[in-house]
Amino acid sequence: MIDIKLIRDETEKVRKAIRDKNIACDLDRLIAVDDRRRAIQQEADQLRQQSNELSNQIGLYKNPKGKWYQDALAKGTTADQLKAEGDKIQADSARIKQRIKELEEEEKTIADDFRALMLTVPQIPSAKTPIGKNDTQNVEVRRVGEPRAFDFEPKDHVQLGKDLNIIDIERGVKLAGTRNYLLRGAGTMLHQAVLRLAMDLIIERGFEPMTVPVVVRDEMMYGTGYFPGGEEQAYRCERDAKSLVGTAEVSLTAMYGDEILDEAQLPIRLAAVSTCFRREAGAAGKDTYGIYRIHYFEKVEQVVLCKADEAESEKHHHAIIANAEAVLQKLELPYRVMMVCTGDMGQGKVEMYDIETWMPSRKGYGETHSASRLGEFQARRLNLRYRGADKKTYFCHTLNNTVIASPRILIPILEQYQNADGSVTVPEALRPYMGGLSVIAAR
RNA sequence: GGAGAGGUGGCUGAGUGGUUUAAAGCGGCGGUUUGCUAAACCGUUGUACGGAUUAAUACCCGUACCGGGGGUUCGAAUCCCCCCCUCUCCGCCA
Repeated sequence: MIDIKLIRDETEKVRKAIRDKNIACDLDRLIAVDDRRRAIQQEADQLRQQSNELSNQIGLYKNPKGKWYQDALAKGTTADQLKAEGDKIQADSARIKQRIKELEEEEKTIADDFRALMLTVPQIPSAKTPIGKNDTQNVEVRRVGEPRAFDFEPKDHVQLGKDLNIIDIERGVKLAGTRNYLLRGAGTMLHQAVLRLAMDLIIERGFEPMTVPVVVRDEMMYGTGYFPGGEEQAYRCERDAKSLVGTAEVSLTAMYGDEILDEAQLPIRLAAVSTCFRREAGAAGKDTYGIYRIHYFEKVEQVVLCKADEAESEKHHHAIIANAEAVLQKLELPYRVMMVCTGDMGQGKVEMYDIETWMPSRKGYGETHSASRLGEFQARRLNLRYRGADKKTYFCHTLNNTVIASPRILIPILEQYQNADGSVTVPEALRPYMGGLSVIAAR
């Protein structure tokens, strides 16, 4: 959500953002609804003021315990006279109350419209963000490491996983349907090792390790911007009005919602490993092979809540990207950093980078990380604020990025580290987490 | 899942229908005093929206807010209904 004042004052900028991001949002209607909303509020507030004044007067005439009433009696006014006067004012009051009631009814429907429309307004992308329709127009920022040249015919991760008996897709599908899998033995160890490596690195870099709920109230899904729009992508628990999160970002970002933090507490840097659940509705037929696009996975996520300051926010953005790159460098995996264009970045983002890791079987880079800077978009929805040194309240800026997501990251690891004999060398950085195991071989 | 007790400002806590703004204390902020600190004393105190006026998100005016939503009433923190949450006991359970 962005500031309605900004929408009114800088309408053209917002209009451009809607176009560039290709988002369905009726600004003219929003502004018309807001006009009406303001008019109603003004009239209703005035009438409420009158009504409050009349009520206080009636109170004087009708409250025998009151001092004013006692004084009036002492001056010789009779109880009947007081009652008659009170009744007269009450009649006036009734007329005003009737009009207030009408206004309140309209206020309610207009407020609902207003809220619904506000939720569709996009965040304005940064000036640096390339304008484009979809991911083909994302811009490469840098490339690190060289894809390996094989002197034998390499297998893909599905074949490796099967031959080494560490990934069992068939039984995963038997248990839970398409896009499910089992990891076993060294596969599970590798998966856990990667998560531990990422967690240790992010803790070392000053992030607080967290354990957070993965089933959250719908409110948090709206607050972080996944709803409205992403309902089909989430597993929803209808009976409880809750949803399974697709990322720990939701819980980490929303945890301070409805609070006013102290500026001195900021930045707050949090990291959590959690299971992520995604329905992948609308992705039918896309990336169906292997464990690239699946219904559940584990992810270490980093979240930063900072001051409402563009420069500071940008600094943290670069830092969380560097954190993710550090993990890939430890794993010695080749990757590239992409700046995501307007059409691919999503409603709430100010700026967004994806990191794509080289995956031999795809003969290309596949997305493994996504780093977003959202300005106050989520904070407004979550009512997540802080008190500045000047004692005023501001909405925080929020950022998030993957540290590592597994088993997707196992695709490049298995494929890049495979040997001619069908075994897979364990990356140096993971060996301490695997009891020193250096090679995964068929048994 | 069953029974009961609760939810009041940054915090503690009073307040069961009406005397302008929710008592009081703590904390915070400002000040006086002071070699410095502390103590004492005085003053001050939230959020959101709107209006008026602006250099201003300062000052002023109004409205709403006592977990959330509805209702009763001329008038609700207070009475009624629904929901959420917390605590206690019981049951179940990793």
